[in-house]
Amino acid sequence: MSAPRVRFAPSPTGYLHIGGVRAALYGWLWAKQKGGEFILRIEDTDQARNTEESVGIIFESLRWLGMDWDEGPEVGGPNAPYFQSQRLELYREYADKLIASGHAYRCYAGKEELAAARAEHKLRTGQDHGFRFQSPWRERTDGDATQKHVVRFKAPSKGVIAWDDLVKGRIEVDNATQQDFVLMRPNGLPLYSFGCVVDDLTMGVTLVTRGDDHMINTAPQILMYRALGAEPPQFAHMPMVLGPDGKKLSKRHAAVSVLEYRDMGYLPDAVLNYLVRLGWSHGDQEIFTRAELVELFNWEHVGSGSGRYDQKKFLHVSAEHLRALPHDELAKWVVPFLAERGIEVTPDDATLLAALPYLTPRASTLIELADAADYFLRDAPVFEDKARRKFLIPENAETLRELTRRIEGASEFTLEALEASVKAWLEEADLKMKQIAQPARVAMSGRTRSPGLYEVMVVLGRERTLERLKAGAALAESGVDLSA
RNA sequence: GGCCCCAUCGUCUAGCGGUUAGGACAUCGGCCUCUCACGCCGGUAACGGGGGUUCAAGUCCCCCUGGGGUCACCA
Repeated sequence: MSAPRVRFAPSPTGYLHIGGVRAALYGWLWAKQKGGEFILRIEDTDQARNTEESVGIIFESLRWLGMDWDEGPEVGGPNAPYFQSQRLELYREYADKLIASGHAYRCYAGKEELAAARAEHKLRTGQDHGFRFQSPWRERTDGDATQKHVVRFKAPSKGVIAWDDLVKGRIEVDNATQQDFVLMRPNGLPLYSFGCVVDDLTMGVTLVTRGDDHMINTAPQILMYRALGAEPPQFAHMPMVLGPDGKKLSKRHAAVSVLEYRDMGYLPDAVLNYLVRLGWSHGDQEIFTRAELVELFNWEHVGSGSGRYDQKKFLHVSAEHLRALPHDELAKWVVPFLAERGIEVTPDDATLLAALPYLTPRASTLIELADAADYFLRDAPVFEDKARRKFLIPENAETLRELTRRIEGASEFTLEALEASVKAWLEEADLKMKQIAQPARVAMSGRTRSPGLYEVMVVLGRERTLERLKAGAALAESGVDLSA
């Protein structure tokens, strides 16, 4: 098999859905692995729903995910243009071909006529669904092509259409279930299914990957390919991602837009990992780098059942990727999230870099990471009210002062030296670590939860550690009741 | 309702005729411990039901049940 040409054809209707991306992702991985091409095409033939802004969102989403396209908008390619709205001439041409060859016909039945037929169907059957329009124009050729009309495909009613789906196996659909679907609207815009076929055909697409909610479109499309005298591409219909309740994943279940995940502090590689692993497996391996995904992906291990979105697992995958990332790189990712909380630092900030090793085991997202880094990077910690009231109290003032003296007296400012110094004091004074840890922690971080005491000290450095301990002691002594 | 797809722990899954049915997340114990995490050790937990085929079925076939999708001049 020659190198695959895979396309992703989202429609610009708002945001890029994580489920749609997943289907595209498998195609992207496949193209990468096989040295093929990944083609981006914008399906903007629904004037009522498309917005220009959405097109930008698609680009931004894919770029953030690192899913680069070999052909498509902005990068160009031999099959330009890549917006359906700019390929109208082509659809017209192919529709005419089908009419000329007797595979399609002009139908002058208006919407009113259709609605009437539909109403009649409901009256007769008592059902809304299952309506199939029998156009009176099917066998007529006496219509006036200058008059308003749609182009309908003359669907066969006998026979079976079948294909070997890369994930579902052999699928057969009885032609008796087909109807004369519309190819072209009166305004000259094609319908999705037709535009899709014309584009895939003219662009030389060899593999179509999509959610299995599109499976219903495949048989009609194969019919169109055949009518056009062409061989259909391969199809891969992936099971969709469902919400935790088993329904189609939607906004009420979870964030569904790619950019939301960016904003929530996920790493793109983590998103890729989670999405791919949800429905595909490689033995017991759970965590994959991007390169591994490209190398290992195969269709055989794409599961055929739909998967449910699991936020907890996603967070776990995110955490794993956070921890696996070299700290200098990780720093680049956190900086924008720090800026969001008013902390302006550069990725080479020494304090940030020093803190990261102690922070990553405690964070699952970049937002959590930024939060955990907060007090290291401010001039003074922002005290949690409860923490301050519980631990920075008069009876802890002396403890903090003595701790300050011991830290000042440490031979070096290293984890070992600091620990030795504090241990010696505890022994002398017959104190337990428990008794001093929380007051010290709150004094230095403003919080009751942080990395180890000595770790915090080392990251802060001698000056700032002493400064904070002294300030904490003073605060404790003043015994100010903040709740008053 | 018609058509299409699907079915192993709560969730994602491994399994491709012979397994004490494995892993991960979650969950529950315990260890570690200056807090919170991380880490480590251990536990609970699954083949939807019924028929076949076979010496042998989670694995193959059929039916049922259940779930999902889709039935547009949307994509």
